[in-house]
Amino acid sequence: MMNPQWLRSFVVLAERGSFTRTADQLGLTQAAVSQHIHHLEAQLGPLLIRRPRQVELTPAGQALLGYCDDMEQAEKRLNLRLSGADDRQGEISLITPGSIGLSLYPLLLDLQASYPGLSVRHRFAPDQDVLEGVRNNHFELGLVTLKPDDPRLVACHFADEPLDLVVPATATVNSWEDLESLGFIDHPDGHAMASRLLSRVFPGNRGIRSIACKGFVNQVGLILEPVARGFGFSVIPRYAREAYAPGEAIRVVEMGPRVVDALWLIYRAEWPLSARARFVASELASRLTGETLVLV
Amino acid sequence: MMNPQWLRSFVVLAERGSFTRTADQLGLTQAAVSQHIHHLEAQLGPLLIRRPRQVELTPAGQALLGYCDDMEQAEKRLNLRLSGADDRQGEISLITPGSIGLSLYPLLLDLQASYPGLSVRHRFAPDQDVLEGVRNNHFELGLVTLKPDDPRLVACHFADEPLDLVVPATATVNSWEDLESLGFIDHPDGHAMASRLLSRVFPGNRGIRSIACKGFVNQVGLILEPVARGFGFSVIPRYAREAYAPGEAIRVVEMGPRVVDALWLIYRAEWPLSARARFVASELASRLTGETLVLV
DNA sequence: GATTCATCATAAGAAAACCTTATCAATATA
DNA sequence: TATATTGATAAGGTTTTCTTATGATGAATC
Repeated sequence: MMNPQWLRSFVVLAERGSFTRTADQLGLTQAAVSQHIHHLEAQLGPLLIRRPRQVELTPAGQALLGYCDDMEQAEKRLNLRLSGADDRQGEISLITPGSIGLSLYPLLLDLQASYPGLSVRHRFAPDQDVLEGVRNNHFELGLVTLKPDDPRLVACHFADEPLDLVVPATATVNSWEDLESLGFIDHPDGHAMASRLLSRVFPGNRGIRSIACKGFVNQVGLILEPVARGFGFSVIPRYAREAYAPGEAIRVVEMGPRVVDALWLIYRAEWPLSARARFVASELASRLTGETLVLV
Repeated sequence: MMNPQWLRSFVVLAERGSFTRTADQLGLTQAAVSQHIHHLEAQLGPLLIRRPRQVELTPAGQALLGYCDDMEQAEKRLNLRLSGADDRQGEISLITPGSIGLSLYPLLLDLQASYPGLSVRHRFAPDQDVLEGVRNNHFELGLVTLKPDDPRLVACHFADEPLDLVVPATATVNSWEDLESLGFIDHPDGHAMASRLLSRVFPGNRGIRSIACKGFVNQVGLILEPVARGFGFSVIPRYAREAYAPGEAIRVVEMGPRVVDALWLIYRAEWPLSARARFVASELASRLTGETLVLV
């Protein structure tokens, strides 16, 4: 087992050619340097020829010098990885619900165009899978709509996600009965969102389950097409609507109190968030909401 | 400065997931392993999360594991280089006089064809340059015609190089005067070789300098052409002649005592000759002379 | 809920490793 | 020949690493 101090002595000795000068440079005594080389030669055979003017490396000495260089390079790579000094390079792993994920998608593409060293692994999943993915260390960053109470996770307020009731442009909606006549266009988060918004707009209503389901699409970006064609209404996040609105054939119903979903950015609490993840999370928040993200 | 024993404990711990099992495997106590990890974390920050069933690596822990793998690979490369286990791979550096160099050239090409991992750096030079080249560690192997008396060099008898007096096929040579009538075709080692052979065949002759020089070629392989054309005679090593004899237009004069130059293989005495150099030197000797090379 | 077991952290002391000081041998220089 | 320089080596002081013993915590079992 080669002691790092021995190797350091060897490298400086190879460079300066004298035990005495090596000892001076390292702040040790000549005897210590002599012992270091003795230990190395005991393990590896003759490493240098002692000459009156300067030591000369044997081929084995040259091989060891090459090894020391390999070690130095490996250590530099390690330090770079640990320091996160370069926060615009490396992999970003992110897992989000589909609604906000769609809104972030073009922003992530813009970031990648600006910083080619970044590589983004982004997955759409419901809240539960987001929690698991971050907890199991498969993704460094996650977004959820409910703040988790888990000591292993940090949760920072990322953005507010207002919900919109969208109906066909030609529809008139003033009562619960109007919605029943239209019918509901569902999506994976459809029921949850509709329940939250409609219980505020129409208190005491019969529930979203009493409205006929006129369609289901598992991609939030495609849900506005059936609405525009008059097949029914839906409830989706405003960011999703703004990102993919087809144009004039839909309308947003502004009735009753505002309903806003808070979005929480989560990551593992037991170790520091990487510098690149910090950078990207901040950029996304500020490009989405214009506000500054406050990380723990 | 990271102690190699700390890193070893870390690698085994990452693999087995438990301090106690790691200690068992390494033949240490659990307390020692705990201290090793403590030292590493003091320098690098949290490397693992202690769980009741198994430790979990942080990203920093994973980075360190990558570094340990780099170290292991570097060490393997070093050991391979030091052991010379693979003696059919790597560079062969050889410096020889032109005459024997030409004989060896096709043999070296054959070896390279058989062992593509070998790379041959071969230079032709007079004896004095051969000695310098080996002594200065620019070439690992050298061939000389005079055994050196230098404690830094090992000299092994490599081969005997008989000298041939070659004349045009139509020439009649029985006396010194016949040689004077022909004239001498010279080459870089021409005078030395001619002196040695002719002082034996014609004792008391007037010396090679009394014979008109009819030509000079600094490549031994080309010297037989002017001889074949009848321009003069020359003295060259038999191996060179055999390697490049053009055919019927020259003749070897067999007169008087045999003159044989001994060839010495030299290399540096202060460290072991590399395994590949041993292998190649043995192959060359046996392919050239049919005899087994005896290395010190 | 109480008890037992397994596991890791930590304190203290023993053992090992590393360093310094002092001396000697070899070589080069004046 | 005398002196200076340099590296090796012995002996002892200092630091690091290891072991032994103990305590804290969490999980499993009764």
